[in-house]
Amino acid sequence: MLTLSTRKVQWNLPDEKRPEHYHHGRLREAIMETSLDLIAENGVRALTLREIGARLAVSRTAPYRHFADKATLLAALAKVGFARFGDVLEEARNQAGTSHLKQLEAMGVAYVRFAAGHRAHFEVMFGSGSDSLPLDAEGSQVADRAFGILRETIRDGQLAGEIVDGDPVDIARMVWSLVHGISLLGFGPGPDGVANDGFVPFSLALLQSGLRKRPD
Amino acid sequence: MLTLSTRKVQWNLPDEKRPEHYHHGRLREAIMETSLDLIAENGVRALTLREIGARLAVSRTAPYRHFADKATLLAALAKVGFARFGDVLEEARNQAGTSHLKQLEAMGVAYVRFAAGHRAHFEVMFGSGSDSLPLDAEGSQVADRAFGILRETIRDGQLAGEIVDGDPVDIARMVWSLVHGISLLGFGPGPDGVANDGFVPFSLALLQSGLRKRPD
DNA sequence: TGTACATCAGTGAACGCGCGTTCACTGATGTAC
DNA sequence: TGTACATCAGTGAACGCGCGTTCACTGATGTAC
Repeated sequence: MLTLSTRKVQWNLPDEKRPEHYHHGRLREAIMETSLDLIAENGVRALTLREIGARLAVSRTAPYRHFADKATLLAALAKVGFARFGDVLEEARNQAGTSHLKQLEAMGVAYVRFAAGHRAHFEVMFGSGSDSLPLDAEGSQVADRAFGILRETIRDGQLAGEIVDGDPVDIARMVWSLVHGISLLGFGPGPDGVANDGFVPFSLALLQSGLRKRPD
Repeated sequence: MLTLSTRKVQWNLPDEKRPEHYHHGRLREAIMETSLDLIAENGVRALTLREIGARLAVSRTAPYRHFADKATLLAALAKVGFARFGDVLEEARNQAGTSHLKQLEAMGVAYVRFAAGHRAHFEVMFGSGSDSLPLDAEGSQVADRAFGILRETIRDGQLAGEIVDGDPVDIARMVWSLVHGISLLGFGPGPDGVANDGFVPFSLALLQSGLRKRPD
């Protein structure tokens, strides 16, 4: 037996085999997925509990079984977003080899890709400007992780003599600002990850070598 | 006589001397000012025609004498914002001397200062993320002007041998992204223009010299 | 294994709220004579 | 200069709408014995 419980549960069945009964079985997850779809389509402000219910063919008030209110749902979405975001940045760095500048570049590309490929998460995480919800303590801790990865990479690069001196926090903020701006202004790759995919590497290469022309 | 018209008009009196009559006299301007106040306080989404009327001690529907609807009001605000924004960037460049890199730096500082000091305009212009209204033809023309100033400065800097080679549009997009990101993430100066005022110059100096450490 | 009961996920009607917008109106101002 | 009229800025009651949320409920599932 694979099940540890003696209950006649159904939710260890694969998703597609779960009967569509009165009890949905994974409504919480379905609500979060549908929320992301709706946000990606029309922005956070267009997210309504009613539409979620309609898409899931479930009553409008069903979400209240799983989330205290709409703000709680949004906070849950942001939390998942930051966790994935941190994973993506970390993985990009880990796969970029030993050069810290290359690691920085890989993280920058990953940042913009994440923004393009997970628009909904990105919007909930960073708000649309001043719409951003104040993160709760747990949420901002996850956000700090992502920033910390960047800062550590810069500090390591300085110790290795690859990156210029200066407060790693300030440098991290600057790099963060650059990729954040690219993401929001839409200069990076589209959602498909194809169009304009070269702009981010171009920008980061330029950032490494500097704008000032040197005699060569 | 100073007046060119024979009408017994009142609106060539200074603002503070205009009687508060049934006819407001400058309601259109007052609506725009109050709108900016409200947006600065609580964001674009919190702007309501009702609150505008309340603040101006005027009926809720009075704005309809001056703007077809709420979207028209927002478009008017964005247009004024872009015009001022262009002025600010242009003036910053003109006062920065002959070095194109210095001009770039001055424009970057002006950009972030504008974002901090005219939060409401900035929010209406660039939207809060995906909230941004699609600019009408006239509006995007004004927006292009601001970007054009930046692009021209870069091209001139390249011709003068001060700035590295590369497509001026791409370089302009990169610089724009950086200052835009700083503005949105709030790393720049506060509304008072004091706190953290050094971060933008730091970032732009770093951008000029590059992240890569060179043997000196 | 069967049955009574407890638990809890999902229902659907209804609520109050704030919003943008409409419409017929009123009152102030400008104009024709 | 005075008077009748036209214009138009501002009024306020009312509309319809979509929203988040409540509440008493019903039906499916799990558990105790």
